[in-house]
Amino acid sequence: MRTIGQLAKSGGVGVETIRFYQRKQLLNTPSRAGGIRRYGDEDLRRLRFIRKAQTAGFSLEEIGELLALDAGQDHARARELAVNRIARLDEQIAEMSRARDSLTRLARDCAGDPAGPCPILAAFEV
Amino acid sequence: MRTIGQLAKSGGVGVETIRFYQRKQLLNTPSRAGGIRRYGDEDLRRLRFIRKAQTAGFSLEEIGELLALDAGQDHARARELAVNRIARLDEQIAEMSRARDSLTRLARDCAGDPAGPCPILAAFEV
DNA sequence: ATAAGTTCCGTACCATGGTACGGGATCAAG
DNA sequence: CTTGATCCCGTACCATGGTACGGAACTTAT
Repeated sequence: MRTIGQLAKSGGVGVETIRFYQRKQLLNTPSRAGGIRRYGDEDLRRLRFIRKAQTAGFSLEEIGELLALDAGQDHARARELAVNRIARLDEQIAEMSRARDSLTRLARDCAGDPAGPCPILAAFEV
Repeated sequence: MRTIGQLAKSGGVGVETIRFYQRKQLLNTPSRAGGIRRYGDEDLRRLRFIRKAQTAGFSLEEIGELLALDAGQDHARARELAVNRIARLDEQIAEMSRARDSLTRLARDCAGDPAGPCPILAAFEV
């Protein structure tokens, strides 16, 4: 059983972030036994899930829905969220790859003649 | 020569966004000849650049620097910004690809037995 | 020349995802 | 049994990237 500080540390976030997630209903707020709330493994699992889901691009609101689904059994809805996010991820990955190419072009062109033009705007031209 | 409304439309943004970029010094604010400001091709180029650079993950502040560099000739700095961003893009792309895999797992597992467990949290487990 | 549609400008407001503050309670060590 | 570290809780504040509002000036079409 952990205190909020230990939970935060294990999850790689600050204490205030935990409280923030509690306010957003993403983490539950255990009852204070005596005076200080204690957190278990499940809380840590949820916290880690939140962080990973964020890197997958889910908003906190969507994460809230995923967590709710995890408790229930609406497979269809869970699949839907996952599939939608995969599609958006694919788009984003493609977009970022294109951006990467433009930037590579920019870096290459700017590496040449140090006195010549370095058309930054042109790097993102159609 | 365009009005702000036409510029906004050509750039695929709202009028208020143009004004916002002007406040942020990303777009210049031409003088009002008579009463209404007119925008030229260069303004449109800059606007489009801003939008593309955003998809490359640059913040508006970084974009401001890029635009300033475009006018000057500090190739080294421009290269540096580009190279840094490429590195961050590569990280982000890798991260999103990993997230994609987790989600694919989630979607697959949830597609099976509609009565069985659908461990959403587990999809992002280490 | 009048009405409708834009523009101008300052200012206020919004969502997202946190971060900080301050005063009191509680806990752990010495 | 005091001292220092945490915890609790409400509330305020922050950055980012916009979006909205409202009244006055200007433009355009009829």
